[in-house]
Amino acid sequence: MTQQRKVILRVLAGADDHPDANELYHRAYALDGSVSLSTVYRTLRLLADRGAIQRHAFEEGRARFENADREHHDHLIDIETGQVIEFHSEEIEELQARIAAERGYEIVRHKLELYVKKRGS
Amino acid sequence: MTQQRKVILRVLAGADDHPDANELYHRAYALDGSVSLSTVYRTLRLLADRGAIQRHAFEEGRARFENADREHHDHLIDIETGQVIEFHSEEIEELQARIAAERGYEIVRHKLELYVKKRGS
DNA sequence: TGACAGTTGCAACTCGTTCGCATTAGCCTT
DNA sequence: AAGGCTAATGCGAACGAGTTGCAACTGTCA
Ligand SMILES: [Mn+2]
Ligand SMILES: [Mn+2]
Ligand SMILES: [Zn+2]
Ligand SMILES: [Zn+2]
Repeated sequence: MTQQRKVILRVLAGADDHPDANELYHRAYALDGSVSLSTVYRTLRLLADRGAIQRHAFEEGRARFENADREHHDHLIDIETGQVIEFHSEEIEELQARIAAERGYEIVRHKLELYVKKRGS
Repeated sequence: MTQQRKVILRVLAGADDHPDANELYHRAYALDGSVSLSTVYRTLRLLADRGAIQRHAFEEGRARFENADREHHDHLIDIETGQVIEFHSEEIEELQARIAAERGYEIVRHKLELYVKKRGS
């Protein structure tokens, strides 16, 4: 457990949004100037592989991350402001499972993203 | 309407899978050696902007494309074989719309991908 | 037939992410 | 406390999908 890793973990634990690697780098660097972007990427990959954090794609180039210690939820993305809103629908989750089961499959993971705009804008 | 564009359009029209840009380039090049990868990318962007084709992300690096003249559907991706299966659930579509509406939004587009494996494998 | 806008191929570029490598830090064992 | 071994680091170079600048070319329409 190196100094850099500790700082990155602290930043991740304290994040309640969906920051990308560069944003996390800047937050970590502000706490400890010995953190490099490479190490941020390496740590993110490590944690994602272990399932400790989640990586999202959100149709822009970069990946965004969030802590995985929370309950499952999906995302609604305002395409005008970029704001990310979380939601959960047990009904949708069940329908998804049924659709997969009807075809002889089981769901390993899924991605549900609603790209939205304010009503009447 | 140049020769290259015609060939790329023909290839797209004849594709019943979800090919990426490189695959489309190879299919087009086989029909007409004067097609370049740049032009494939340019044509894909043009068509996607016009809504004539759809671009999917499917968590691997490259984008995959499909003709947009068909009805809306979502995808189930076998993570063991890579096979892409299409499905449509009006119930899920309605639940999505309701979730957005409850929060004051309307859906512009959405992404629903089920990453699955054969039951008991 | 000529002219001009739009399109092309190519190579060079971008941008997020990964990698190679020499150096350093963490941590065991004496 | 000192040494030693491994794993982790920073840096810069490399990666891969996609884009772009530019000079040459094509399609179209007068
Ligand atoms: Mn979230
Ligand atoms: Mn499809
Ligand atoms: Zn879900
Ligand atoms: Zn759908």
